[in-house]
Amino acid sequence: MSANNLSPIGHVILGMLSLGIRTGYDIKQSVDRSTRFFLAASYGQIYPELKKLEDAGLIRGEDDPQGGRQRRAYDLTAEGRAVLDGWLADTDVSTYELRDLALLKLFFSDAARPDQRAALARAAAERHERMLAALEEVEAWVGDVPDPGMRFEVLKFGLDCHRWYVQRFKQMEQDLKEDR
Amino acid sequence: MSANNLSPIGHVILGMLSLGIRTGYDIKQSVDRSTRFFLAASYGQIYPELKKLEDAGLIRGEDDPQGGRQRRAYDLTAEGRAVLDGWLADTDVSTYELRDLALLKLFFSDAARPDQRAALARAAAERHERMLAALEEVEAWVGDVPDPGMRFEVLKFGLDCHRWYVQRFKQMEQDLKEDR
DNA sequence: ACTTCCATGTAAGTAGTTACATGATTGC
DNA sequence: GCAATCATGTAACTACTTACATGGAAGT
Repeated sequence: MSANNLSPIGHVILGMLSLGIRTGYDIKQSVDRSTRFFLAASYGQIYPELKKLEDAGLIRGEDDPQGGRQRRAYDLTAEGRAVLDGWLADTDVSTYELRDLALLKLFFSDAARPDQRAALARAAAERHERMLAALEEVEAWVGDVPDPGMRFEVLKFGLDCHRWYVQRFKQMEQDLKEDR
Repeated sequence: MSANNLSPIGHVILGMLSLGIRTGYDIKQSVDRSTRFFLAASYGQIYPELKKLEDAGLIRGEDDPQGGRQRRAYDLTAEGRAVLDGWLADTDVSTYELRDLALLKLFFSDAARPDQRAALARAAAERHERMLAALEEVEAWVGDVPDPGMRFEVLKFGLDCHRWYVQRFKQMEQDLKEDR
């Protein structure tokens, strides 16, 4: 039981259901406002995964149309809850994967002109300013939620992280402007 | 010309060739010591991409066996150099994609016991200590290279970044230990 | 002799994105 | 009436990983 061969998306779904989010559509909305900053998910992953989890008995779905509009709402089963708890109790957090075109370009930018290098660092700083703005929108939006708990802790982590990136890329920009 | 529909891996290859690295094997070695921290690449991507780039005329390959051991060495063509320069001159650095299981678990960990939450933050801090150690190895190894330029700047950025992560995850661990 | 490293490549599988199709409801 | 939103789903594609096959060279 609870052999953890579930994909990250599977765990996202279990987690979202544990927060009371019940449909594929709502899961996608929530992901786009929260986990996408550290784990994205598309409809093409979510809907097939919901079926898979139901087949595995980790979630239970029932048709729940709103008027004539079709809708399927899901709930965690006891097994699903156990799998989620087991996953959270496991401190294996080795997966940290980054794909960053700014660092890649900067890495190879000895071949570019000095002003181009500084422009890349500047563009990277602006990128994180935009991410910061997106997170600050979430922050304002979250103000209402009663006791956001760990979700809020992770949001604060994200805000601090992107603030660090902005400051560090700006520093790099200055450094690149100074020497030659 | 230089319509930039090249994959990130294509640009990694052009960049590595611009640094004087000439074979698929050496590209893989270099990637594993450098860009993998912000852009990974496997043999299954590198070798087919080398063929694609040669067909497109951006690189030129020649058989260059060492003794009886087969080997194919590549060089940038003028077009390849132009594509690389154009890519570096373009300040579009919008791609920043993160997959982080630590933040994902922490996000959903209201469902877990307080000590488990702190353990997750601790495990994340340790993860970045390991990454830091890996980067410090690279740093020692790079000491020899004459004027490592932007490669060194990006390495320093990575060191600072993971130091920040270690400190911030430790702070989170303490915060989680304190309240309740 | 054995192991590690140099070196190239591919097949099969998994993961993920994008774009589309469909249709009801709500708000202007 | 029209646009936006709610809602589900899939097909086609692209990307990526893993594991394997092959074999020479170098070091111990």
